[in-house]
Amino acid sequence: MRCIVNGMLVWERPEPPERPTPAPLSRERIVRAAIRLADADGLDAVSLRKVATALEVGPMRLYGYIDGKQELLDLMVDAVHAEIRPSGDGWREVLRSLAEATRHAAHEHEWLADLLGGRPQLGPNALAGGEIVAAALGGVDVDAVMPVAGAVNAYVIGAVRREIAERRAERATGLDKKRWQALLGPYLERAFATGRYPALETVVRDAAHLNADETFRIGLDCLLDGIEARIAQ
Amino acid sequence: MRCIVNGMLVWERPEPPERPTPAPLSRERIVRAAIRLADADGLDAVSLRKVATALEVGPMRLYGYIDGKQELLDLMVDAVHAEIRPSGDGWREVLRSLAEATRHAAHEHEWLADLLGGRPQLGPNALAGGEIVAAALGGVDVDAVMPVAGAVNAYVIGAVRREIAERRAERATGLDKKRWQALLGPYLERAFATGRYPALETVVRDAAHLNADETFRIGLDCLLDGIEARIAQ
DNA sequence: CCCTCCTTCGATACACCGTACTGATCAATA
DNA sequence: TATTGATCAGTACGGTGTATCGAAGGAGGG
Repeated sequence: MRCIVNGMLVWERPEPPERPTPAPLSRERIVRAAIRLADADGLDAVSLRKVATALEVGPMRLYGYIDGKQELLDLMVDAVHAEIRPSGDGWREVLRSLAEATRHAAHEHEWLADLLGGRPQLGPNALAGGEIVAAALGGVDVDAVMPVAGAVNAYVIGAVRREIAERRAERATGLDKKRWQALLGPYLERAFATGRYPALETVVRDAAHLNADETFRIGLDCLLDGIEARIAQ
Repeated sequence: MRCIVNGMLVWERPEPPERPTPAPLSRERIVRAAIRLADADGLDAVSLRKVATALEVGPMRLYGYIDGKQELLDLMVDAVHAEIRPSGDGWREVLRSLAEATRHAAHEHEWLADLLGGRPQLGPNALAGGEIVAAALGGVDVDAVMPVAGAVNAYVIGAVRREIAERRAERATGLDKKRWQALLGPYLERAFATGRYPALETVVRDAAHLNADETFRIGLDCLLDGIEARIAQ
């Protein structure tokens, strides 16, 4: 029974089925693979199966490290939070830096826009960012810190989502900006032709079209101005 | 060939398969059914199949009215926009009303938070809302209208998403607020115990916990204050 | 030292999704 | 009336997240 199995000596007995060297796995490797997929082909391209395949592993292996797809998405977001390190002197600069850094991260990882604000951010990297902000706001009334930081965060979430949504819509039309305007233009033209949106029409026609950077900064400045006025009192 | 098919006289030939009275369909009926599903069980419960089943119709019937699931979602959002009619005297009141109405709509249709800001809103109801805002901002510099309205919109999107996300997280824990704090509390406790978030810790510990209404209003007021200052100049 | 039990793990399988395809049906035309 | 063309909707495909369960490996007792 030790040297003979099924009546075959070792020599004729086939080797065990060549266990394919269980690929070493870790939460970090999984998240990195998922982010790579999302960066390349968008969030829809992130499926547990594709991630597992990229790591040369069966789908269910992942469940040893994460408890479902949602947790993977949470980990992805927190991983990006590691790249968002607000800095600067004084609360205003720190908040502005937080906003710009978040926007920058979303430019590099467009899928972030789909996830921003979708769940409470409690990962270590998000908390670390919160710590920096809280420290920078140390000088102001303790009761004002949360609502103020929350307001900036809210603005950033919405502004980034809008911006990315618009960028994607442009890209979906044709690949250049000309096509987009060539398609949206006529649509709005027809909408305006109904005469139901006169004020909107004059705004769209007569207003200078600001680029995304300026638009983002103007809104942010307004918010920070308002916060400053409130905090100063 | 007229009265005899397959060698069977009418008398023995079965009736045609009792076409189940093709249910009358319309984009509106489809959207209403989808919204009903989403209100009841969240956005994940909205599938073309479930919508079709609710309307007693095959899944592919829907494709005569919409071009895919994304268009259905767009229609759902625009349908809710019909309930968001900003009103009031002066641009500030109109913008505040827009914000509150959007938030209110998201309270009644939580799934709206998942969609807000996800795509450009170009439906007739969204445009109608834009028209009201544009008209209310008629007095101010034309170049300022878009960035200002956009900033408020961005804030609302982010604030609403955050609020709904938090509400859902609470609900997911146990069904009451006690459970949520009982679970989040210890988690933050342990996080704080690492000593890596001292400033955050004092804020969370010492600050008064504002309710969602107040938090939303404070951020909105800050933003509107900042806008007012910028417009006045 | 061998056998058994228990735990751990991951492949299989399920229920469901969005929608491409295609066969059938109906209206209009020759 | 016969034929053609367009229109419609059911079937089926390729994919998803994950529950389930059988097999493999380690630990403990005889």
